[in-house]
Amino acid sequence: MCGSAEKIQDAELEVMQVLWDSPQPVPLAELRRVLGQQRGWEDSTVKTLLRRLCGKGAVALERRGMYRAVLTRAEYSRWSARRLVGKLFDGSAKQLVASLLSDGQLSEADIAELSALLHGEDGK
Amino acid sequence: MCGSAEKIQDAELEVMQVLWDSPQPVPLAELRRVLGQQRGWEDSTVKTLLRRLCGKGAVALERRGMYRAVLTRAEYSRWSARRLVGKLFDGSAKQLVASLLSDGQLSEADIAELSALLHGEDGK
DNA sequence: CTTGAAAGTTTACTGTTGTAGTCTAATCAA
DNA sequence: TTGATTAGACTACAACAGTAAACTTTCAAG
Repeated sequence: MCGSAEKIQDAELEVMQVLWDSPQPVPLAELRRVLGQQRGWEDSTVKTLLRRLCGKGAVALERRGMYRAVLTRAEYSRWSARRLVGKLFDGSAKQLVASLLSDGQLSEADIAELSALLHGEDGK
Repeated sequence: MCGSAEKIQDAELEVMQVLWDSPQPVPLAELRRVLGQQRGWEDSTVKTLLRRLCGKGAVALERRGMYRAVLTRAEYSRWSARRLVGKLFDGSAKQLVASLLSDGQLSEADIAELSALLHGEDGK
């Protein structure tokens, strides 16, 4: 069903990040506190974003005042990576990796670890 | 100066793709033809998008009726990859690659080629 | 020159996103 | 039971994005 994965907007993503940073459902008060501090958002802004995210099925109201991420960071990240590859790397993830590499985004240590992953060590 | 890289919207990106697909400046008539066919856009839509892209400095009017991409696909792709990494992979390109891998986005052949790249063969 | 087509410019309209006020319903303490 | 606090729902509004019509300028052909 998640095929329809509605796009998460920038502001909404900020809310998801907070939810993702906690293994437990997060109380509204906490969201308000963190986002108010980090982004200077008013109470109603946070509530509006939560409402929109619930509408998109990315967040669920666990119980009164407790919100939980339905869409996981891993899912969304994977989906975003695929979309980027499709849009800008001609559908080739390899090209994306090559770009990261030539852009100096991978340190020597990263390369070493990735080499291991690419070979034996099952990446999952 | 391109530091201010204004964000390219989805519709605008379609236009860029056509420009990127040609090494030469592209005549408006051609853009209209391709985008009219691919997206069903009216003449004025294409013109509006071109104007907005010119405003963002991503496209230039080479001469009457001839448009040229100023922002290159490589530049924009690189920038987008960095942004994705920053937003969803904790700033670690390595994590993005690991995600692609565990998501099965890299074929055996891709992995072989990347291994070569990661080692000796300069990725540029 | 005049005119007509193509290019360029202005204006427009709807839906979405960022941000937030307000009103109502639920809850908790006294 | 009532009053205060908090959560949820509804409304708002400007900026931007997607889409396009209408108007104006330019240029080449006749």
